[in-house]
Amino acid sequence: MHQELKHIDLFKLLSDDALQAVSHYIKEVSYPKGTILIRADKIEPYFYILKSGIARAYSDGENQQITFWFGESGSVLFSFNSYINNMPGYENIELLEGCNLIQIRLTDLFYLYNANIEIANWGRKIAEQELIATERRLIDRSFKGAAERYQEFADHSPSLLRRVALKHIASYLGVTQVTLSRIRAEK
Amino acid sequence: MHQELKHIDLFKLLSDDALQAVSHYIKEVSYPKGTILIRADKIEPYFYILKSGIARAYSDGENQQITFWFGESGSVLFSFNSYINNMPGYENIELLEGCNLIQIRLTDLFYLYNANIEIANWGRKIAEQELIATERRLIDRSFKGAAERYQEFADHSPSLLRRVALKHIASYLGVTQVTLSRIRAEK
DNA sequence: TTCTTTTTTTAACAAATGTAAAATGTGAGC
DNA sequence: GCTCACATTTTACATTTGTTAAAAAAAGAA
Repeated sequence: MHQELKHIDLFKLLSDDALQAVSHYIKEVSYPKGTILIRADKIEPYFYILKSGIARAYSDGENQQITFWFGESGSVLFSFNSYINNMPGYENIELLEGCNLIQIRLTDLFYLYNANIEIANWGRKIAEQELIATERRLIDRSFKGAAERYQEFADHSPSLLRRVALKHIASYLGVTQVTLSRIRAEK
Repeated sequence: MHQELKHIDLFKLLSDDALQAVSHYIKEVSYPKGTILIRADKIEPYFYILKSGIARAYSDGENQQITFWFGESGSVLFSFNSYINNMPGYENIELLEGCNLIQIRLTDLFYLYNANIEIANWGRKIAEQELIATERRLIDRSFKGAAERYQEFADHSPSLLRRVALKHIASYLGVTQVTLSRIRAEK
């Protein structure tokens, strides 16, 4: 198990010692396409790292569902509010393909954060990378038109474009599916 | 200095010992209204905590400036890309009022992260809180109309509404100043 | 295949927001 | 008070995007 973890980018940031410490607490799991891994109305006890497959996070509104995040191999999956505030969250996470995942219990992760300074800083960096990516997307919503956001998504994530339903990509880009269709038809 | 830090919310998360360790590396500084504290095109060597006054972070586009963040007393100010990737960033931070700030050199902060596990976890929590707030704003852009976003801003941050120019608030909410004027005129 | 369901596209119209320019308001300093 | 610079609002019009409904296309299941 320990050796296998080294193939995952996220774990390459950790030394052998830290990786050894983490490896005692993790478990590998697989779930089929369509599984709702994280539910918005629950305190979710697990943190996951995606080994293979893709997933999306979405929030439910009155008459729509907004996809605001996609995960690919190497991404971390967790309920923000469970993880950060120990409260039910606002996001659901659905597996869009059959996935292999590394699972770790949040209580164990927090134990590791408080026991091993290298792991604490590793957790810090994970949050920081997500933060910078999220802030960039927020800024792009103001600077760039929908057509440009689509083009960049297509250029930057061709694999997601192929594998994910366009309706999910539309809401990820902040437009309706009709608008996305129009954008795609233009070029 | 050590005693005084306890009055800042962020530092209440730290034990006396950790606070003592931090206090060796910090300095208090004041700058007048209009100061550009962080510049997008530079690697900025400092991390700040705002004691009093307000600030905004913005990015420059071809023919517009997007304000994407406001800081009030207790907020942390830093260049994301300097802090996280040691590269020039995309954001400028301007002081909108005269401000008192706690200043810490990034190299010292990183030293503390690697020397004191409590401080490492404190840094982790700072990033996580920013992340959850930023992601919520991104989701709100899809779920809520501009009028509703304005109303919530007004309800949640009446102090900013009073003190910040509306043109900055408009771009923070993701609309033009004309649209914001229309929204304000309606009610 | 054939049938059924879901996804994607297209169309017509409505609503929201953007752009540009002018008018008005506000505050600092003389 | 007056003037200047800047912020905000208003107006008219253009453009984008949303909404609804239906058709076409694609994907799954029997």
